[in-house]
Amino acid sequence: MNIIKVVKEEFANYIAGKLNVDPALVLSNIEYPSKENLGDLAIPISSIRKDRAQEISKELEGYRGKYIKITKAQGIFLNAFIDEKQLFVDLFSSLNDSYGLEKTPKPLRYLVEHTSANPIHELHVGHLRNAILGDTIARLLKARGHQVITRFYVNDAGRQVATLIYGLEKLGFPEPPHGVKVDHWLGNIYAITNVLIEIRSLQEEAEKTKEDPQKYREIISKLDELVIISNELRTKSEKEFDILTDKIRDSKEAESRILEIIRLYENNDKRLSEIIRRYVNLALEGFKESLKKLDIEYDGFDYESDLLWNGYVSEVVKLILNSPYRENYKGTIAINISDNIDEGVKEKLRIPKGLDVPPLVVIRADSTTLYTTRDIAYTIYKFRNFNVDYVINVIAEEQTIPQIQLRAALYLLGFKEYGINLIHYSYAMVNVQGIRMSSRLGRLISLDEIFERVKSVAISKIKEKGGVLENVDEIVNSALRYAILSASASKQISFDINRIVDLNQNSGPYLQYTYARAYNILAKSTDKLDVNEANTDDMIDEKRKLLILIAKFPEVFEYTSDNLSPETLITYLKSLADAFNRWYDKERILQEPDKGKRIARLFIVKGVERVLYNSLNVLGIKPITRM
RNA sequence: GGACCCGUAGCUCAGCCAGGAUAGAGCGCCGGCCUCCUAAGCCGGUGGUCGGGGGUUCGAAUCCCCCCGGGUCCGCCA
Repeated sequence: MNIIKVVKEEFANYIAGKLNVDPALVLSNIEYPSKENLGDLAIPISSIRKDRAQEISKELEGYRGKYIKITKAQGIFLNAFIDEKQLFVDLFSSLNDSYGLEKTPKPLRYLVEHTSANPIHELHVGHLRNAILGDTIARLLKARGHQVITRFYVNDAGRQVATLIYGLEKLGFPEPPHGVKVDHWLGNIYAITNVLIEIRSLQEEAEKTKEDPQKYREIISKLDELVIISNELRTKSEKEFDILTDKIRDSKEAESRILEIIRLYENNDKRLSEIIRRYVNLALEGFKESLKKLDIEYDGFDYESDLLWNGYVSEVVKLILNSPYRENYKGTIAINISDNIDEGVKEKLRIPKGLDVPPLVVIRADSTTLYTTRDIAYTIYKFRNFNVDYVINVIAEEQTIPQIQLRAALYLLGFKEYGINLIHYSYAMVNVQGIRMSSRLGRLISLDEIFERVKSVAISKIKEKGGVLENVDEIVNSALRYAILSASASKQISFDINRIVDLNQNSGPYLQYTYARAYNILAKSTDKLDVNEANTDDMIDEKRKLLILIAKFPEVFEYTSDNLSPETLITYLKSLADAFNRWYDKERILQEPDKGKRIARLFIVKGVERVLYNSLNVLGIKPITRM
């Protein structure tokens, strides 16, 4: 039950009746006062009546109803004070285990695709943000009563995997060594292969430009940089590095073999496909292991290569070739978007008015397809195969234009609904202080490394406090999730490990700690919680504040999940935990001698415990009872 | 050149979409609190021309316009 909504409605109906206006208009203007002593609900009367706002506000003073004990005027505002006794009784007599997780009146089917890292190297901090956001919005939608499917798209048909396979081929397709995580091992081989090919290509170029001293110098300085990087890489995998240095001698040879690998794999060459799948799956196993620590799992993995093999892509190609919107563009086949969608369609597809959408090249001059072509096929597959209403792609903001082109292409190819119902959940970059990350060069901060660093700090903190070590992974998980989720997705965040490691009052562990406090009070209590036995006479100060905060939770949850804005829930939980901890320090609960008062206090604890339990779960954070 | 995101306290961020009361938190810094339900806590202090300028409004951090700064994109890469 969303009780605060009922209270607001009472307030709105009173005002609407008095002023003879639409109650819905009044309701939409109700807000919470900026200062507690002003009241619990407020409405600026001037938002309804421009003239005489102050006088009218004065005239509306003195109302008393079921949930509102008094209304008071304050300038143009009319403030309402909630009857805490009535609120207490009605809130806690209906409080159940799933309190606050209001089900949507309109359940829909969603597919959330997230993370989708290339299976060529370990996950890094950018993937961390993607995975946490994706997992959380899936949890939010599920908790809201929608059907949700999560997928991970495996980009195995592109150049990057082929480069990795090229390197592995030169190494004789080795078995992964013991003692090193397989995705890290593959990441090294990929980086070495890449860097060596680049070095060879630069060396060849240098030979040719010897007569042009300026160009020559430029190339040499680039080469120097790569040599430094390659030395770093050698320290990580000496044996592989030396073999590859010996075997990769010619960039042309590498280039043509990589293209051949791509072609063979696209055509499902039996021998090569088996090999590639085996290594790709090894990388995925590494991903799963990393993400398992964050309690992130997928309903399934979709391979780009499958879309090529099972004809989905060629079907799309056929559609494009027959489309009236196709055009020849610099020797390629493209979809002309800007000439074929008007303002109305742009709005439907959420394309900025002033943006001139570039043509989408779908077939290269050499008649091979591009990533986006396969993405069109994949999107159709997602909608059709899983029979969903909406597809949410959690993808970095750099991909905004390709995502727009994708929606427009679907629309123009006759999949209007798919184009409209494809949502790009965009997030900004993660900067890591002092380090420029490059997966191509093997320079990145891995998710595993971050996890372990936070973990070692958490362990020393637990030891210092004399706490229990059993929940340390859950504590690390909450620290990471909180750090990512407390900032809006659209904001660039600078990832500072030292701040995440500081498990202070603005952190996931703080919320877990508060939960543990509340839980243990309830666990130690022997009282039977009966609303009729609660004495609400001292429902004042922090207790009253907590009561109202608990009552607001359903509204906060609805907003958070309908707007997919986890930061709203985080901000609310922080203020709930703050209020609880202030109260906890000031007043005893279990030691309160008056049974009625004690029971009333226990109800407040119960409310806080439930709200924290349910919201932490929705955020993917484990509510733990001991720290 | 164009499009999008961001700019709020020394640092990291809420608040902006749906305008409303003296702009909030955490960290940092200074000073206190454990014979008492978990001190990852509590109490007090410190700190802001809400990037700048104009406009709309009774009222602007919030809406509109211009400008400045940071980031991203505008590939026959993925």
